[in-house]
Amino acid sequence: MKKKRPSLKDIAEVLNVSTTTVSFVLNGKGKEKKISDELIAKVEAYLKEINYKPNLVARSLRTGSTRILVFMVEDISNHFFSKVGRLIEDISYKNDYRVLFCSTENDLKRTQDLIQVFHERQVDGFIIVPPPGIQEDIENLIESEMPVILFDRKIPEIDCDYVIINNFEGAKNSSEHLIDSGFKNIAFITIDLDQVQMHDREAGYIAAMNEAGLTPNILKLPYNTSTVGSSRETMKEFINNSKDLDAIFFATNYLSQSGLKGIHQIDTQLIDKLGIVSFDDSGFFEMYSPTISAFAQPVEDMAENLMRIMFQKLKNKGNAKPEQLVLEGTLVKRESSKAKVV
Amino acid sequence: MKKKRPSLKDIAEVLNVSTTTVSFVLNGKGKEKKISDELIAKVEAYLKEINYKPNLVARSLRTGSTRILVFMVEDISNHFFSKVGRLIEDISYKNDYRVLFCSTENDLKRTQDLIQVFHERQVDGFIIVPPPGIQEDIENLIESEMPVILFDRKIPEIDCDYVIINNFEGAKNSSEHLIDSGFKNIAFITIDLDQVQMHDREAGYIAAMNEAGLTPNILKLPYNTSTVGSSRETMKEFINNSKDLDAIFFATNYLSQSGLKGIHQIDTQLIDKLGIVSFDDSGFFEMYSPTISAFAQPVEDMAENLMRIMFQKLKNKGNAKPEQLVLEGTLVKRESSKAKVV
DNA sequence: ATGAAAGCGCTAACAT
DNA sequence: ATGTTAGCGCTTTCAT
Repeated sequence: MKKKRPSLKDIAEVLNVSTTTVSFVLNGKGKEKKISDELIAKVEAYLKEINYKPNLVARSLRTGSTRILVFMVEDISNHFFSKVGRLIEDISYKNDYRVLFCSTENDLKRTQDLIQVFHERQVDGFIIVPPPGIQEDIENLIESEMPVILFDRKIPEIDCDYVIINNFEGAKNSSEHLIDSGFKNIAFITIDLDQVQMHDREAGYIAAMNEAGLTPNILKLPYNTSTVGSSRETMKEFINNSKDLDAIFFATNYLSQSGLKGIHQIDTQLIDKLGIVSFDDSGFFEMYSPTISAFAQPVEDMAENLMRIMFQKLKNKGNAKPEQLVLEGTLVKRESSKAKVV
Repeated sequence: MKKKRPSLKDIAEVLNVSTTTVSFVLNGKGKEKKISDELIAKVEAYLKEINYKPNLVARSLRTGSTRILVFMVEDISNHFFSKVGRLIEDISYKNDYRVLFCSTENDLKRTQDLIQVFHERQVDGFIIVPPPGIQEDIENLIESEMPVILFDRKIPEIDCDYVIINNFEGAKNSSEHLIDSGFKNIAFITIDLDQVQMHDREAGYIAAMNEAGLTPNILKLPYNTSTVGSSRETMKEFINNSKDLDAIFFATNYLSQSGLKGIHQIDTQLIDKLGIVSFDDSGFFEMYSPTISAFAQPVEDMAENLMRIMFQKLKNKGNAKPEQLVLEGTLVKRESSKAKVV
């Protein structure tokens, strides 16, 4: 009744060969180890016959490698992260690595927990979008020789590998695009989060406004996942109170989505009077009416670089000095930022 | 330089105790195994001091259990699946299980591969939304005593545990709601997929239409993730050619999303003339303008039942006859299905 | 060309 | 109350 899964030893016994032989054949090292063709054939036939599945836990214990990578982002259902994730998965797959996805929700406790879980389970590397406060845990990870690459945002205090984009330029370009479309009272709606990428986006917006001789108008929402509704109310108030407001630049795609909902709630027609650009693209933006312009990050480029660095670290066993990449994104112009006909 | 992670043995040596003692303390069995309080304290202090992290790969090899569950759905970024996933994760966490999420994309090859990967890695159980053709692999899994629960859809040929909803009733209710709102020419847009849940939704729609003396009007799109664009063109043609069409009932939330985009492309105002209901809710629907009505599945209920059954199977080591649950959903009425003022 | 055997880090039955 | 030790299933060095 209890059909325990056959082990290498069981197979060796049945075939009257040693476990060594079976192991070599299993790992395709038969030729290399000069095992006779007929024996190889015999073993392979049997492995296939019983549909043998090696116990990878045992293999990992022995080899010290799980061939598992972890991709830990703020929210894997976010268009940007899932897109990069998918690309990373493909590249990993071709190199015989699997990748595990998880969402930190930008929550420190949760992230620490995830890092711990995967570290204990001996994964081979981490790609992490670091939430605030995670610095020490990241340092510990690196300390213990674990390959770690930061993504989307860096931690200035740590000198480690990262792949990010030029947030300042992206925000500046986006703002300038709205200005070029003739908008004058452009607001910037962002999150009150002490992280570099947010500061840079804000700075980019302010720079563009100043250069154009326009007055910045900024709303900083408290960062708190649990009160999405209340922050939308704040947005609505802000929009209502901003005199002559004619355009909004949102600092993230989820802010835009919440904002669009708020705009719709204020007045069904309001969206047609406002210029909108969002930082970070989203599948939603193409579908919305009007379609929403967005500053898109170079996902393929990011994924490729991330994996190039990762494989390098996996080989070099953690010497080599950190690679720190700052890539450029592209502004995708859609209906929402077109000049309004007066 | 190379700071190998300390093992239980290393710790035992440093403290001049046996590995057993350390192991017992580590696993909180100190009291139970009558280890003196002072020794327990001493060991615990040291474990904390060096920030010891046990090698869970070794533990799993020894115990035969990884305390990992896999939640394998069509697309984890889909609102419905991610919501259930999150609930499952919470419940698992409280019971000291971790859950790994992955997307099958309803692709047979990919799913087989994922099953194999996780099976080899000795996960403790699977919750699977089965893609077409996966029957045999599921049977093998169950055969090998792996706890498996089907979710969202069943495979009629296999007598195993599953948790699904009453698709027929859900589709019938949704259709009736449109009929009650005064719509007469209600189309049903679905996927041409030979799976029970799709057949049931179609049947529910047809039943409602027939009972109301209305004529069904069905569009079946080919199932093929790679040609989303072309299927939208088909939808647009269908909508244009359906004389006097005044409402659409979409069979899935992603069809709705694509459909809404198509409707927007045909004519910006068209959406205001059509009644819309979608099967499966989505965060998008609350945000769209107008907000979209949807037949929502009882996510909490599903998650709780899924985990109740899973834990039971984990304990019983696979005897017990299969539990087969069919739950009811709820129609969430929003703007899109309101009677149109003429 | 093939096999014996050590050992990865942990748990737990058994011994003392 | 604490220690000794046998494995879990696999890889790989060394021996033959």
